[in-house]
Amino acid sequence: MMDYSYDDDLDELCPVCGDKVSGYHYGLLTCESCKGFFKRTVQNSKHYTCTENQNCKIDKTQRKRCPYCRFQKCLVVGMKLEAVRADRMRGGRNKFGPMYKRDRAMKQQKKALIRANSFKLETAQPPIVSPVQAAAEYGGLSASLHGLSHHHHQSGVAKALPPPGSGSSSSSSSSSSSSSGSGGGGSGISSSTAMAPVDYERSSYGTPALAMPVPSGHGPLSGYHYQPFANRAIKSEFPDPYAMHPNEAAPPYPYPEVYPNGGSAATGGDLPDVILKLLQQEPDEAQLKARILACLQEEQSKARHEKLNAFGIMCKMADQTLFAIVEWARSCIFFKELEVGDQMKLLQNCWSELLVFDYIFRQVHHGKEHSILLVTGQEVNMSTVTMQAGSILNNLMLRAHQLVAHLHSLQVDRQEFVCLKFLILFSLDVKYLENSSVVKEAQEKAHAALMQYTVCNYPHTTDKFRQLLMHLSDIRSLSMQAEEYLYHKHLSGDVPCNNLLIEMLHAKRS
DNA sequence: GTAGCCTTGATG
DNA sequence: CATCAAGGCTAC
Repeated sequence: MMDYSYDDDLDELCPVCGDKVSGYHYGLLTCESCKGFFKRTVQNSKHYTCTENQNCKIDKTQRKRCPYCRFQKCLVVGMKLEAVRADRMRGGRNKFGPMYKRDRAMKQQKKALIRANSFKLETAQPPIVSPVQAAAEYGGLSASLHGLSHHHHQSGVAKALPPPGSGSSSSSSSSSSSSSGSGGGGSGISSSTAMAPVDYERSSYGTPALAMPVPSGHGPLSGYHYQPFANRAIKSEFPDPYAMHPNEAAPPYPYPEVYPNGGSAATGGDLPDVILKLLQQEPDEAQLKARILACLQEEQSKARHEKLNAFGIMCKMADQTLFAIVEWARSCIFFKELEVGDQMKLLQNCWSELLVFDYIFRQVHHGKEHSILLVTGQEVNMSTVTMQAGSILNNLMLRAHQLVAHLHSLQVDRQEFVCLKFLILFSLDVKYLENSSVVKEAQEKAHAALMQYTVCNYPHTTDKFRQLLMHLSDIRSLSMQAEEYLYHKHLSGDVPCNNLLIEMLHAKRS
């Protein structure tokens, strides 16, 4: 992943297509062809469409294949629309000049550091962050799975304990972040995060959401402030939506033989065993809400990164949600039978899907088209998001909300939700598991349970089962795109460092 | 439409 | 005057 090779600057690769870099163009180092492509696209306000799933791989040999995805990628990696001149004036300099200079300086510094300090970069970037304390708090996936580190605060013991070496082989190089003992939480990651320049300007219409201004009482982020963490959270946006019961006049189950202990009718709620167990294991929403709020507030009061913008807060929120997801998985039937190594592989495979799914389901229950509901219980206006987000993120949000709409009209209930979540966790895509039979069994059980449940409780929604499963692939594709986005945001230094989010992001790429 | 090479012109 | 990122040109 991170290869900082020899020579000065000439070894850089174009972040869009991997071709040789020819200099700074529209905000960053790119190759000549992507420079030209970006220019043509913006100057002539071209609009492309993707014939696939809007996630085409862009490399030197295939970059011509899908201009839609190529341009998308240009934006994601941070090429600046506003660096294309409206007046077509030639020559001279623009406002990005100083930025290029700083970037060059930082790249030099980074190389020097790496040469001097081959592997130990973690404490090497004092100017912006103090990674020492940050690293001390972050246990990593392995530690979480061992039950060592919980959430950032509490658990003084956990911090001190290096995660046992187990399972680390799965994440190979990336696990440098999870396995470095006392001091090294984020290692290379934190350094790269700390270095990136952040003060780009926003363009007239949607750059990637680089510069979300700090929400501070006034300013454009109306309806989304710091203080409301305290107030708004209390307001229950979740009027116990889960209390509802499935249709009572359910016909007999068509697949009773799936359930060993006396058939499903035996269990009072008419629910398949698996679903019942999953429901019982669902985390307490209110507790979770409170915990994440507390965590974010603590983050604020520490004022460690004075400049945590809205996007940064969202990252922290997602990070904490991820911790909760890991915790949920740990207590999950079948999952707890697995070795930690396998557990890590499963989670590394599906973490983003679970996050996306968590978000989506929350919106389905929220049920308001013009606002979104955060884990913390805050409600954010859609228009606020749209204004702040920039084109890529907006595109993601749009896709997400189409999915929300579908699921809403499908009337997905909590029973189905937990089942789908479980199915995401036990994806059969994961290779090289020690104990793949457990995974297979879990998958089959959940499939059967879900089918049984939908057929029995929604006999009039023909094919609900199949439709639900189909939406899982939407979630997959959405989460892939989101990962891609997040990764590039990470590379440009916009994601707060030292978190589980970043560890996961790296795990799959090694 | 693509991409390599060319020209331009503010900046230091 | 050198630099170098912007736009322009043109063979493919």
